[in-house]
Amino acid sequence: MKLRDVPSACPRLWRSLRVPPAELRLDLVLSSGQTFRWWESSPGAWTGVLEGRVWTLRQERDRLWYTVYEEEEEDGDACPEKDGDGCPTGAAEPDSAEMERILRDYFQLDVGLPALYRAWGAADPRFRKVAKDFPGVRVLRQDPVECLLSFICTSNNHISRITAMIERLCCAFGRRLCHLNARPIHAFPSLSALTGADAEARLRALGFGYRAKFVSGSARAIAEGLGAEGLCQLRAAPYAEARRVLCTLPGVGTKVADCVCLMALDKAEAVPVDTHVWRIAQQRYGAVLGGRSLTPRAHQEIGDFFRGLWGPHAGWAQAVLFCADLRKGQEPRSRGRAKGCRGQDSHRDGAP
DNA sequence: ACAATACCTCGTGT
DNA sequence: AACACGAGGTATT
Repeated sequence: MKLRDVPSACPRLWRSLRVPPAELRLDLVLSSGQTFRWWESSPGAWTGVLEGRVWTLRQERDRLWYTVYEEEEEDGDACPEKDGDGCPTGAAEPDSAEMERILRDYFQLDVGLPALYRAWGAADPRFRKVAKDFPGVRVLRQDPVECLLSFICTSNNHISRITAMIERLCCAFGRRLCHLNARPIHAFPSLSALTGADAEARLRALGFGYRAKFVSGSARAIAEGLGAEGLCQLRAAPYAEARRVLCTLPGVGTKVADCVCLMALDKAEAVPVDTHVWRIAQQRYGAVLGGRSLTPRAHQEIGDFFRGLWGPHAGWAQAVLFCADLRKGQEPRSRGRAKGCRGQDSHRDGAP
């Protein structure tokens, strides 16, 4: 199948919904390390997998455009009829009401961002200053299993490598959904795909290092315990309870648990504290918290500090600052965060 | 409770 | 060219 870049080429295959820019900045949200499965397939177009389907998204002024690719047959080289414009026909067009529901849920569009920005800015001048250049940064509502297993991979790691690892994970263990410009696109693996006896060894072969045991171990623990549904039901549990349960899983500590709570389990108050946030808390906010290292107590105190500052959506506010910091570190070539911080400049184009 | 260390790999930087 | 360093942490002393 061919990648779709712009609605004008095949208007019939695209739909849109009204989303003001202040509510969403697609590029910032999809490239800021919340999720590792979207790539900029061509300038302004973002392609990825959501709810078992392959999508391309594009934002233009007040509209979010989307198109969903049809699933391919197993072996047939999927060559549907073409109409006069060379656009595929025949394939059932996706139910746009359902597609729109999925997008609204994923981007949590019912949460009004401008009002939150105003409140955070009123409480925190530093936020106001930084956020001015980064509107539209929101927290995604991700699949809990994908979010959990993905963030287990983030420990002692950097984004470019995490992205590559997740890609290999999906390629090796995930169901193939279709080809886009000859490139196979895979779903995120199901729990059961990762519970085989050889899963750990295979993950190691894929370069997961010591995380191989954590990923396979947590997949197994969930499969044999809560189940994917049980994990999802933690959305209805209190933050502390969800966090406690997550921390029992191998490879899941306070940081990863908070990431999952925030990005998959509806805990808007969860503030994932990493070395990065810790540094910001100390330098920028002059907070005197914890000791000289990131102990569990320090995690708690720093989280409480930001919750006290920003309120019940503290995790969302932190996502804005994190995103801003990530971008700031990329633009000036001169100094600052010089290391491997070019983050997700994964220019994975369509065809080789 | 806190501090120190090992843990896999793979970019970078000397 | 070989080698050290450390990166969105976690588990174990």
